[in-house]
Amino acid sequence: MNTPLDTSRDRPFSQTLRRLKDAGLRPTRQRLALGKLLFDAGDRHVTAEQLHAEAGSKGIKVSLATIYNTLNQFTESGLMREVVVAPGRSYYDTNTEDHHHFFYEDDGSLKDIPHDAIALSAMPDAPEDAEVARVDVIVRLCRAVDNQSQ
Amino acid sequence: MNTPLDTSRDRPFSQTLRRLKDAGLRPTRQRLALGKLLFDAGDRHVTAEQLHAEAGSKGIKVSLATIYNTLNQFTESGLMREVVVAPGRSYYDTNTEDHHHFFYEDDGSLKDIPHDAIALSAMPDAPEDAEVARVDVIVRLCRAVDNQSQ
DNA sequence: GGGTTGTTTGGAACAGTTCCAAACTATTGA
DNA sequence: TCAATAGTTTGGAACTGTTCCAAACAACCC
Repeated sequence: MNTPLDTSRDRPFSQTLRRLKDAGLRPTRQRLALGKLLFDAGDRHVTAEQLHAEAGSKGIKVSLATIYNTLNQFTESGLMREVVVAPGRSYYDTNTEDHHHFFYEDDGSLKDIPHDAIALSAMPDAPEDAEVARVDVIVRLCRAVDNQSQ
Repeated sequence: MNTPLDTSRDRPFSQTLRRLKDAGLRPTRQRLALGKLLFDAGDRHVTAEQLHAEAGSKGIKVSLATIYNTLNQFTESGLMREVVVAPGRSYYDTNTEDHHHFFYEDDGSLKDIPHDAIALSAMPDAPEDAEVARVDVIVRLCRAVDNQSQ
């Protein structure tokens, strides 16, 4: 009952399906399920372990190795981005636009900084024979202990 | 033959000795040697493995565990700073001033960005109940492939 | 359907870091 | 100067996060 071009009432997986196809990745059960978790809920920041736990808790059976494979493939094909904020674990971000991050040191969570809320006024020249691949700004936050002092 | 207050011709270790004392760390053979490597050569960025190799190649016998202990203690007492740029390894920086970094993705090396070469014009408000602990800017560089195109 | 190729999987392997208990060393005070 | 004490170092085991591997499996194409 859908016209062929109707995208307004996609079946559950078609958004992810499209992304996978465009990226040249086979739409397997695992990739579809993980893609749905990742892309259907707005901007997300996950570690491999977190995603694995989340999938498990929703009854999706995926091995940890596949989680790593998938996150890396998604990143390589530009569907996600890696964010380096803490030693010892990698975060993956579903927002691939040019943007920066708040990092809560207390609980290890990440939050996008609205694009227009930050700007670099002076940019250093890249040294000779090198070019800027990307600029990352990380604003590290800690829980305010006391709002009254000062 | 030195006057007690003469600091102009320090013995080899006295600069590091002073730092250790001020930080409340016992000036052991290992800490003095590592401190000398780290602080006598201007601003440095090292990983534990690198420092271990460097010490080894200079005939300083220190275990890797001690390298880690020392870098962590130096960092806790404000003598150094940790810089997070790549997943899987920690860099330690002898420059504790407020500054940012170039990171060469090709060879994993770090370089300070001159303090006045970069500036954040707009700073996002920290969310309620959190405060900014630090802002890190990392300019990721890759080797320019070709200077002629464009 | 059947062959081909790409994917998933559990477990082993790895890298970087921390932990541990025993040996050692700087410091302190008598 | 020496002994007692408290802090430090050490090798190796343990741990964490990630990658590798070969076998089983699933998607794709004709």
